[in-house]
Amino acid sequence: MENKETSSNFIKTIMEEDLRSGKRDEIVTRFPPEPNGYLHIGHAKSIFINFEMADEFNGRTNLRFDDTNPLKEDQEFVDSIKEDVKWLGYDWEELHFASNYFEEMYQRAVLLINKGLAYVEDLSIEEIREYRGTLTEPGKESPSRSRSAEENLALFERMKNGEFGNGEKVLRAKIDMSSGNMNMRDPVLYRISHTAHHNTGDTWCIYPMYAFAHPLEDAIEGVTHSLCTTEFEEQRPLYNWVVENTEMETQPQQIEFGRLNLTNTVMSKRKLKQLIDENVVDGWDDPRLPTISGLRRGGYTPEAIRNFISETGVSKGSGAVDRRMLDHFIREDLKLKAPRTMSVIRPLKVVITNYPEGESELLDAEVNPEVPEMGTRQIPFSREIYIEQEDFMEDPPKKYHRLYPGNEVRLKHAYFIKCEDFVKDEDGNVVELHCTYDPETKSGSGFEGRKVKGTIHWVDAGDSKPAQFRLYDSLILDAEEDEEIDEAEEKTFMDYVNPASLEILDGFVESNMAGVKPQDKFQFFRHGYFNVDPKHTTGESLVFNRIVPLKSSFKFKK
RNA sequence: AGGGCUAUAGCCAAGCGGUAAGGCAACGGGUUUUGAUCCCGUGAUGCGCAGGUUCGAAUCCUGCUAGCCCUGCCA
Repeated sequence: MENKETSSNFIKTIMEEDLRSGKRDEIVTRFPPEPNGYLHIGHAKSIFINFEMADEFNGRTNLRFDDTNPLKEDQEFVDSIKEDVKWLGYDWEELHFASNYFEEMYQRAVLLINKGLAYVEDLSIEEIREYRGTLTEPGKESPSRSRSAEENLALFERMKNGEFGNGEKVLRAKIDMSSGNMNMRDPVLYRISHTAHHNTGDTWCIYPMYAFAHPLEDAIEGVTHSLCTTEFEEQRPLYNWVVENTEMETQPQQIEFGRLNLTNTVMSKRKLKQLIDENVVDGWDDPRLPTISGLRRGGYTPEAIRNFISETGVSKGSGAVDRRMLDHFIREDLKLKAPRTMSVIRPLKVVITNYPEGESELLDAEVNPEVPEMGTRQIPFSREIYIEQEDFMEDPPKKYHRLYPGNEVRLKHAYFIKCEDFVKDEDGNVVELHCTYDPETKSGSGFEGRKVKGTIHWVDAGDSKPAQFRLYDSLILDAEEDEEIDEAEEKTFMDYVNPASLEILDGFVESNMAGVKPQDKFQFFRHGYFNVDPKHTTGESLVFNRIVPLKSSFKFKK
């Protein structure tokens, strides 16, 4: 597990070659989130790649907060991000804040001005946009472009000293207004923002833009391979321009990989926020969300997430991975870890008419048949039990291996029972079953007299514990997935939210579940994997989240 | 006068001139006191399309086509 090699990918190939050729003598990466929101599984991919690739070559990885925009950033997010990275199982070598480099960045900007490669812009935001041109037409040069270095220096200093209001001036790189790459049309390097910063307070009123700051941050830290997603691909020439012209000693190399997309969910911050703001979900940690906190609360494990990302690969492609692949990895991880136990989610009372009234017995049950070392537990059995409503049908289809009038099944860990009769209420719903049991068929007795087609789960009616079950399903319906709009009908992703993405039911668990703790994980027999919800579980009430159902090849024929 | 990137099975993905890995899904079959797990088996005469180079091409060349990204004082 620890030293499991990641499979071949293009980034690894580049690193190997860089080491082999002597271009680099170590691998240094960084995970550079902006502390302006919660992490999601897409970030987990970036975390995974940065840490695992460096680890592969005995390199190191820093956690660096890219906090260059005080308007959006907050301490709350630096805390949650650190927590999420640790939870995923990674330890950063060094912890940094881009904001700690503001002075150095300022000096590098001064250097560019002195070299005649940057100038203070007088144009308004609208004018800058106009002058920039379009995708198919070149831009035109600003009048400010010809200012002398001395004048630019003085102006830039006055910007820093707070002599101008927000938006009045900006520092621009002098590159090429006619470039086919929009990023090279004299990109803005510094803007004025009279805003307190979560880390630097009001020390600064000018803040560097990503395109200027990021390459400097990487170079300052000695990052060798600056890994980011493909939408930054076109920034690479600018990234290199900054590193070279600011005369940074180390020259990091930017490499872009394809974002992780998942079917049946949304990943963009805007959409996640909308779902939360409109109370479609329960907050950033709602188990239906692909946020790290949501996955965690929903019972996913770091191991499952890492294995999923690993198996999903690193490439420049931009497709969406089938959500069911994630499901596979959590099942695989929990298979040997989670104790088996029984719960009845939609209870149907069963009276075992030939079982003596007032008596009960304790039955031995293995905790995990695949892991004998996990031991056994004892479960109470008596005359009245609950079974699952869907495990009885008055008029069943072919190959229905459960209870129906006259049919016999095994109660897991207990006896064979045979359905003799059933009771309906005035609405025609089956509300109670009358069955008989065969004492000779006790579980573990080695009884071979006759076979039975099905085994169903149950809990004792008198000696069990009430519990709430939250059954989650895809947040977004199949057809449209993450599509922005269905143009013709003007639909947005909100129109494809699954109305049945959460079903809350009250049932029962084995009485021995009394001591469970938040985040404990179990496999409820024949239902799936569940964890104890950390948000709604109290001393009084037990709430279980369904992490993922068991696979099933059962299909009603009829 | 646009620029950049990507195309290998339903999905993800390896492959780097020597004759198409792997995972998910799906579908068969076996085992099973979970319709689970586990085990076994099934999928491209084919790598977006069309040409070309070569003894040999998913890999190299040319030309198309499709998809994604780029005109924030966001990152």
